Amino acid sequence: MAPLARSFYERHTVRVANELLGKVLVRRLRSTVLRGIIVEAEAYRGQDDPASHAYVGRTERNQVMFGPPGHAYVYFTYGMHYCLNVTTEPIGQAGAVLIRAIQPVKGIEAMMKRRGTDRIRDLSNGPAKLTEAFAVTAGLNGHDLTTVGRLFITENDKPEAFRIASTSRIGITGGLDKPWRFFIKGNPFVSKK
DNA sequence: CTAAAGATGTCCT
DNA sequence: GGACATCTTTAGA
Repeated sequence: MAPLARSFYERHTVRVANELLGKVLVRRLRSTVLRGIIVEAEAYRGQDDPASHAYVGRTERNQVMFGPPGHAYVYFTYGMHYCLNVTTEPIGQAGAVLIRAIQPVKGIEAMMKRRGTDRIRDLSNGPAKLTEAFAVTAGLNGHDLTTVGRLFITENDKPEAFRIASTSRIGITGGLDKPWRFFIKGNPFVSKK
Protein backbone atom coordinates (compact mmCIF):
# COMPACT_ATOMS: atom_id res chain seq x y z
CA MET A 1 0.00 0.00 0.00
CA ALA A 2 1.27 3.45 -0.90
CA PRO A 3 1.73 6.14 1.76
CA LEU A 4 -1.04 8.69 2.17
CA ALA A 5 -0.44 11.69 -0.11
CA ARG A 6 0.63 15.11 1.13
CA SER A 7 -2.81 16.47 0.17
CA PHE A 8 -4.35 14.25 2.86
CA TYR A 9 -2.45 16.16 5.54
CA GLU A 10 -2.77 19.60 4.00
CA ARG A 11 -6.21 20.26 5.49
CA HIS A 12 -7.87 21.36 8.71
CA THR A 13 -6.18 19.53 11.58
CA VAL A 14 -9.42 18.34 13.17
CA ARG A 15 -10.49 16.74 9.91
CA VAL A 16 -7.15 15.00 9.50
CA ALA A 17 -7.31 13.68 13.07
CA ASN A 18 -10.72 12.15 12.36
CA GLU A 19 -9.65 10.54 9.13
CA LEU A 20 -6.41 9.10 10.52
CA LEU A 21 -8.46 6.68 12.63
CA GLY A 22 -8.38 3.23 11.04
CA LYS A 23 -5.26 4.02 8.98
CA VAL A 24 -2.12 1.91 9.34
CA LEU A 25 1.16 3.17 10.78
CA VAL A 26 4.17 1.41 9.26
CA ARG A 27 7.62 1.38 10.82
CA ARG A 28 10.49 -0.19 8.88
CA LEU A 29 13.49 -1.35 10.88
CA ARG A 30 16.61 -3.12 9.71
CA SER A 31 15.15 -6.63 9.83
CA THR A 32 11.57 -6.03 10.93
CA VAL A 33 8.44 -4.28 9.79
CA LEU A 34 5.96 -3.09 12.39
CA ARG A 35 2.35 -2.28 11.54
CA GLY A 36 -0.54 -1.06 13.64
CA ILE A 37 -3.96 0.54 13.24
CA ILE A 38 -4.38 4.07 14.57
CA VAL A 39 -7.26 3.95 17.06
CA GLU A 40 -6.86 7.24 18.93
CA ALA A 41 -5.64 10.72 17.92
CA GLU A 42 -5.77 14.33 19.06
CA ALA A 43 -5.73 17.57 17.03
CA TYR A 44 -3.46 20.48 17.98
CA ARG A 45 -3.51 23.74 16.04
CA GLY A 46 -1.83 27.13 16.51
CA GLN A 47 -2.77 30.55 17.81
CA ASP A 48 -6.41 29.56 18.32
CA ASP A 49 -5.43 26.59 20.53
CA PRO A 50 -4.04 27.22 24.05
CA ALA A 51 -3.16 23.53 24.45
CA SER A 52 -0.83 23.49 21.45
CA HIS A 53 2.95 23.77 21.54
CA ALA A 54 2.53 26.26 18.69
CA TYR A 55 0.26 28.56 20.70
CA VAL A 56 3.22 30.72 21.75
CA GLY A 57 4.41 31.10 18.17
CA ARG A 58 7.32 29.58 16.35
CA THR A 59 10.16 28.20 18.50
CA GLU A 60 13.04 25.84 17.88
CA ARG A 61 11.15 22.88 19.29
CA ASN A 62 7.84 23.38 17.48
CA GLN A 63 9.14 24.62 14.12
CA VAL A 64 8.19 21.34 12.43
CA MET A 65 4.54 22.13 13.15
CA PHE A 66 4.87 25.23 10.93
CA GLY A 67 6.61 23.37 8.12
CA PRO A 68 5.12 21.28 5.29
CA PRO A 69 2.29 18.84 6.11
CA GLY A 70 2.85 15.09 6.19
CA HIS A 71 5.97 15.11 8.34
CA ALA A 72 6.62 13.57 11.76
CA TYR A 73 6.81 15.88 14.77
CA VAL A 74 8.50 13.99 17.61
CA TYR A 75 9.06 15.68 20.94
CA PHE A 76 10.41 14.64 24.31
CA THR A 77 8.31 15.15 27.43
CA TYR A 78 8.17 14.44 31.15
CA GLY A 79 11.90 13.86 31.09
CA MET A 80 11.62 10.36 29.68
CA HIS A 81 8.99 9.93 26.98
CA TYR A 82 8.68 10.62 23.27
CA CYS A 83 5.40 11.44 21.56
CA LEU A 84 4.61 11.12 17.84
CA ASN A 85 2.61 13.68 15.83
CA VAL A 86 2.00 14.17 12.13
CA THR A 87 2.02 17.70 10.77
CA THR A 88 -1.02 19.20 9.05
CA GLU A 89 -2.20 22.44 7.39
CA PRO A 90 -0.33 24.30 4.61
CA ILE A 91 3.25 25.55 5.10
CA GLY A 92 3.42 28.45 7.54
CA GLN A 93 0.30 27.41 9.42
CA ALA A 94 0.83 25.37 12.58
CA GLY A 95 -0.95 22.08 13.04
CA ALA A 96 -0.28 18.52 14.15
CA VAL A 97 -2.14 15.38 15.14
CA LEU A 98 -0.89 13.45 18.16
CA ILE A 99 -1.08 9.68 17.68
CA ARG A 100 -2.26 8.49 21.09
CA ALA A 101 -2.92 4.78 20.63
CA ILE A 102 -2.38 1.98 18.13
CA GLN A 103 -3.70 -1.55 17.69
CA PRO A 104 -0.71 -3.81 16.96
CA VAL A 105 -1.05 -5.82 13.74
CA LYS A 106 2.39 -7.01 12.71
CA GLY A 107 5.74 -7.34 14.45
CA ILE A 108 4.12 -7.99 17.80
CA GLU A 109 7.04 -10.11 19.00
CA ALA A 110 9.45 -7.25 18.41
CA MET A 111 7.12 -4.81 20.18
CA MET A 112 6.91 -7.07 23.22
CA LYS A 113 10.66 -7.27 23.41
CA ARG A 114 11.00 -3.50 23.16
CA ARG A 115 8.30 -2.81 25.75
CA GLY A 116 9.40 -5.53 28.15
CA THR A 117 5.93 -7.04 28.50
CA ASP A 118 3.96 -9.85 26.87
CA ARG A 119 0.57 -8.25 27.45
CA ILE A 120 -0.58 -7.16 24.00
CA ARG A 121 -3.01 -4.64 25.40
CA ASP A 122 -0.16 -2.74 27.09
CA LEU A 123 2.06 -2.51 24.03
CA SER A 124 0.77 0.70 22.47
CA ASN A 125 -2.33 1.98 24.31
CA GLY A 126 -0.81 5.39 25.05
CA PRO A 127 1.30 8.01 23.22
CA ALA A 128 4.61 7.22 24.95
CA LYS A 129 3.97 3.49 24.87
CA LEU A 130 3.53 3.35 21.12
CA THR A 131 6.68 5.35 20.46
CA GLU A 132 8.63 2.83 22.51
CA ALA A 133 6.95 -0.13 20.79
CA PHE A 134 7.58 1.39 17.34
CA ALA A 135 11.12 2.60 18.11
CA VAL A 136 10.24 6.24 17.48
CA THR A 137 12.76 8.71 18.91
CA ALA A 138 14.00 12.24 18.21
CA GLY A 139 15.87 10.93 15.19
CA LEU A 140 12.56 10.77 13.32
CA ASN A 141 11.62 14.38 14.03
CA GLY A 142 10.90 16.04 10.69
CA HIS A 143 10.79 12.72 8.81
CA ASP A 144 8.73 12.81 5.60
CA LEU A 145 5.74 10.45 5.90
CA THR A 146 4.71 10.53 2.25
CA THR A 147 7.44 8.23 0.94
CA VAL A 148 8.20 4.57 1.67
CA GLY A 149 10.90 5.22 4.25
CA ARG A 150 11.46 4.37 7.88
CA LEU A 151 8.03 5.59 8.91
CA PHE A 152 4.81 6.27 7.00
CA ILE A 153 1.03 5.83 7.06
CA THR A 154 -1.16 3.93 4.58
CA GLU A 155 -4.76 2.89 4.08
CA ASN A 156 -5.86 -0.31 5.81
CA ASP A 157 -6.08 -3.09 3.23
CA LYS A 158 -8.56 -4.96 5.42
CA PRO A 159 -10.81 -2.16 6.67
CA GLU A 160 -13.48 -2.84 9.25
CA ALA A 161 -16.47 -0.67 10.09
CA PHE A 162 -16.14 1.52 13.18
CA ARG A 163 -17.72 4.51 14.85
CA ILE A 164 -15.81 7.55 16.07
CA ALA A 165 -16.28 9.11 19.49
CA SER A 166 -14.80 12.42 20.65
CA THR A 167 -13.94 13.99 23.99
CA SER A 168 -11.82 16.77 25.39
CA ARG A 169 -8.09 16.19 25.05
CA ILE A 170 -6.03 14.51 27.76
CA GLY A 171 -3.23 15.82 29.94
CA ILE A 172 -3.69 19.51 29.15
CA THR A 173 -4.87 22.54 31.14
CA GLY A 174 -5.92 24.98 28.39
CA GLY A 175 -8.33 24.44 25.52
CA LEU A 176 -10.49 22.00 27.43
CA ASP A 177 -13.54 23.35 25.62
CA LYS A 178 -12.38 21.82 22.34
CA PRO A 179 -13.53 18.19 21.83
CA TRP A 180 -10.49 17.35 19.72
CA ARG A 181 -9.66 13.88 20.98
CA PHE A 182 -10.99 11.19 18.66
CA PHE A 183 -11.00 7.43 19.09
CA ILE A 184 -12.59 4.27 17.72
CA LYS A 185 -15.56 3.43 19.88
CA GLY A 186 -15.18 0.21 21.83
CA ASN A 187 -11.64 -0.54 20.68
CA PRO A 188 -9.69 -2.19 23.53
CA PHE A 189 -6.43 -0.43 22.60
CA VAL A 190 -7.71 3.08 23.27
CA SER A 191 -5.90 4.69 26.23
CA LYS A 192 -7.70 5.47 29.49
CA LYS A 193 -11.19 4.05 29.91
C1' DC B 1 -9.06 -3.45 41.27
C1' DT B 2 -7.96 1.97 42.39
C1' DA B 3 -5.02 5.73 44.12
C1' DA B 4 -0.76 8.01 44.89
C1' DA B 5 3.79 9.23 44.06
C1' DG B 6 8.22 9.15 41.75
C1' DA B 7 11.20 9.44 37.83
C1' DT B 8 13.54 12.79 34.85
C1' DG B 9 15.21 16.28 30.56
C1' DT B 10 13.91 20.09 27.90
C1' DC B 11 11.60 24.15 26.86
C1' DC B 12 10.16 28.69 28.00
C1' DT B 13 9.45 32.75 31.27
C1' DG C 1 12.51 27.95 38.33
C1' DG C 2 8.24 25.86 37.04
C1' DA C 3 5.57 23.25 34.01
C1' DC C 4 5.15 19.49 31.13
C1' DA C 5 0.14 16.39 25.10
C1' DT C 6 3.20 10.27 30.60
C1' DC C 7 4.07 5.69 32.47
C1' DT C 8 5.39 2.57 36.04
C1' DT C 9 5.65 0.88 40.56
C1' DT C 10 4.02 0.40 45.00
C1' DA C 11 0.65 0.24 48.59
C1' DG C 12 -3.80 -0.73 50.04
C1' DA C 13 -8.87 -2.31 49.62
